[in-house]
Amino acid sequence: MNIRTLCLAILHESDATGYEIKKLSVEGKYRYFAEASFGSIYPTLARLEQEGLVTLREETQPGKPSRKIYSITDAGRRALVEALSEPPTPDVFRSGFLLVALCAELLDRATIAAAVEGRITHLREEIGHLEELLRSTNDPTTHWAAAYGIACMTKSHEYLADHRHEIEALARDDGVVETSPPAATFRVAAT
Amino acid sequence: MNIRTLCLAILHESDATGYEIKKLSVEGKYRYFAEASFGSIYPTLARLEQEGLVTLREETQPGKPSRKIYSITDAGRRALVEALSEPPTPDVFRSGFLLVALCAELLDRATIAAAVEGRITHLREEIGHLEELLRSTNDPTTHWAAAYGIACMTKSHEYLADHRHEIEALARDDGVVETSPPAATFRVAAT
DNA sequence: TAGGCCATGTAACCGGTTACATGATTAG
DNA sequence: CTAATCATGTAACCGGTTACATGGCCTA
Repeated sequence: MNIRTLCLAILHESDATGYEIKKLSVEGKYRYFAEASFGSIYPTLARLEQEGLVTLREETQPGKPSRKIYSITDAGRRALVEALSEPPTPDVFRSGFLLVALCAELLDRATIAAAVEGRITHLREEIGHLEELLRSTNDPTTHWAAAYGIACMTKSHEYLADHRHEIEALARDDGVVETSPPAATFRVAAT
Repeated sequence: MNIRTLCLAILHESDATGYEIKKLSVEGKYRYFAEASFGSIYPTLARLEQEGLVTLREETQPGKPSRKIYSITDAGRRALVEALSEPPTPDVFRSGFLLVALCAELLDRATIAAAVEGRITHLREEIGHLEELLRSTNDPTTHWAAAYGIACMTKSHEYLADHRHEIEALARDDGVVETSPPAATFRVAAT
């Protein structure tokens, strides 16, 4: 998914500034399509305007930088439909965590546990966001997409919680020494 | 995940040529980390060799182009561990399908149904590949990763199959005209 | 008063893809 | 006889990120 289509899709839902589009594509409900930065959004918006796919009105607000509010045009809506009509590129899943898991024998248990922990936290946050989205929207398509995401991520979270001990047990085992309590036992008795 | 780490991870498992690495990263079990092309793999391998992280032996086989078989070195293994030890970048999920779903009101039912169909087929294939991988490997980390993938994708598949009618029902409804047969009925009678 | 938020934009850079170049072998 | 597979590599290109430039307002 390129920035172009992303911008059109967002503007199809409602008018927005470049700044708002960036927020939506990083934190908002459009973050599953392409992660855009200012350096890509602003030039894209400018090109879209040249091509007549969007229009803009400038709003000068006293004491604040003026904002350019973009709106999609009919031509833009047509271009969006065209882009969405060709078979979507297969969904992409790229996991840094999974590579850590695959190389578990190379790493110590703490590193793996940290990676698992990070992934679990991330999933929990993501599910939280989607549940919030579900509560706050009336749009049926958003509702459907959010529910789908929640179902998948909940399963992922559940599986990880249930099976994390297995992958953690496969760590490079040179930390075994730590399982047998050191002199501490005696020290406790001594204090 | 960059091509560099990907190459090291693959070579950590076994020696390979650039050609083989490409296959593994596109079709094989390493396809969830980075999709690499020849244009990125060959230069990466050359650089890795210069840096002493891998070594290569050349094998001239009669009637076939000679192959350069790469092996990871101790330094390479250390570099890999280092790369894997820093907290993994959060998993990325990018869905062309989900954007189609979000924009369902813009599209006709057939387009959405095709997108759903494509996604279901893709999930089924993916699950099939992972099940095959599960059967054919003894490596416990591969086993764990494959089982995790199967669990997530099965849930995704199941949810889609159960709820596809909902999103398909949200399509732009101007295709209804097509349900009433056109003049063709008369033409058939005339012939 | 430091840092974060709003708001827009440019320029350098970079990781990666696409297309090209080459060529023998084998399967359909 | 064509297409795919094996096998390596280069050069042009491109989409996108990072860093830079600017600046006022608001909150901790």
